[in-house]
Amino acid sequence: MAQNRTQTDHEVISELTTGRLSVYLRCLSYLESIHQETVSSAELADRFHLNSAQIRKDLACFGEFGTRGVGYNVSRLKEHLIRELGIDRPRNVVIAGAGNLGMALADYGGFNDNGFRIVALVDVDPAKIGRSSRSGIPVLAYSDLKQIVPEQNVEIGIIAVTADAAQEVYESFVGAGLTAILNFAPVQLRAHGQVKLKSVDLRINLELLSFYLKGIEDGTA
Amino acid sequence: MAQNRTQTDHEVISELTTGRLSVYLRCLSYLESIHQETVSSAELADRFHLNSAQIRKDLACFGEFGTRGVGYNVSRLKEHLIRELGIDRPRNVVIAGAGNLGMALADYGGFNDNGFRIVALVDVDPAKIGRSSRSGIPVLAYSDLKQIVPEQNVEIGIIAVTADAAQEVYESFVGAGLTAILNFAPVQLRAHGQVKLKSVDLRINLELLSFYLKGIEDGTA
DNA sequence: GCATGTGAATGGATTCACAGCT
DNA sequence: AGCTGTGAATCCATTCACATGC
Repeated sequence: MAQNRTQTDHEVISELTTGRLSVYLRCLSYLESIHQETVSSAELADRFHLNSAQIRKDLACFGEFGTRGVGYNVSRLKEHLIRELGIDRPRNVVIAGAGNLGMALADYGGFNDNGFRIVALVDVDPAKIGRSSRSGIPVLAYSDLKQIVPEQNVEIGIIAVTADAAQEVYESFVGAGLTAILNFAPVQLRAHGQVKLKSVDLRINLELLSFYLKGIEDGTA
Repeated sequence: MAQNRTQTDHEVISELTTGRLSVYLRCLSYLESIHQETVSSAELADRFHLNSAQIRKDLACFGEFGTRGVGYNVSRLKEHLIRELGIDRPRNVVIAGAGNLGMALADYGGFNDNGFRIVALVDVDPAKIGRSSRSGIPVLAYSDLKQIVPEQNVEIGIIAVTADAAQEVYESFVGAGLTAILNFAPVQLRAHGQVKLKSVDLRINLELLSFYLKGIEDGTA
């Protein structure tokens, strides 16, 4: 079948792997700040309760980066992951919905440094337009999305509106040319094939915990 | 090996399955509001781009609930899932951190109806203590956690503080008797075995999108 | 000696395909 | 006929175990 390879000449990298790379990256930044020069897969493994072979496999996805008998060079590996994840140049982001959640995301530490730049929030509420978030990100008119995206070179859209408005925002994002969207509204969006959509569902996470609690209560204590 | 069964007499239900049950539940609530009486696995399947066999397997985890040739009774299945997920009685929740994110979560639509009740936010900042969220959830002193949890019968804790304070909050939560914790801080927490911990990492999700964008740029267009 | 990189083995989750009920 | 429930088959992810190189 030979299928369509998503990566050029390397393996197809799964989303699970990518998520872990992201986690490793954070750890490497920390190790670098501690001036640790090298790190072994075993050391990373017990930091994250993972298997060291998995880490080696993850890191070996794109070429050989460690040295046998020694481990991985922290700075070099970090730089490499940054490039591999595509955040070696800043990605511009717009957030739809300047309510509590949108504001929280706009000011969320760790977004605006290192790879992502939130250029604006957009909202339909005239009372909010023209103001800005605590950290100074402006709230613009939702209707201006089509101008903002190309002008500011925005690539990623975040949906932080209520469930009933989410689909419409999704359509506007797609219409404005965004191809990567992160959704926080608790709905199943009808998605376009060419657009990457990730959803973060707060409610599902709470229900997972509830399920766990229930398990304690009535099953295995 | 026979292992430790998490469920009493049924199968062990994985987290992936539980997450989907959660999604089905939301859909069933919608269908009920539309007065649709029955639903087939095929209908649910294309709503979520899933395989119908998977849905049947998921739903068959706990006894037979459909009728062959017909499908599933919407209301009955919904009630069943609610019981199965353990939200047939309200679960009380406390949020640590009354910043943007904590406030956003406190007022997040869909938490406070149906199964979850956020009883309070806690914070160390004296300027915030005594106030309350837009929807009226009070901000109490972080130091009172040990009283609040038993008094209000809190079961779930949400960490909505900065990365550097997260581990300490985690310890306080565990110390106060919580056994299910949802973490929004971008750190790998050192976890206690007996406590269920779920982490939602905003940054990882953005990096996933960035990786996708990068793939378009330089690999397969 | 020590830690990587990787085929082979295992373990889960998803999908297929069909028997069985209504 | 239609749709569920489920063993069997398939696919994907993780782990093992070891050859390879520093």
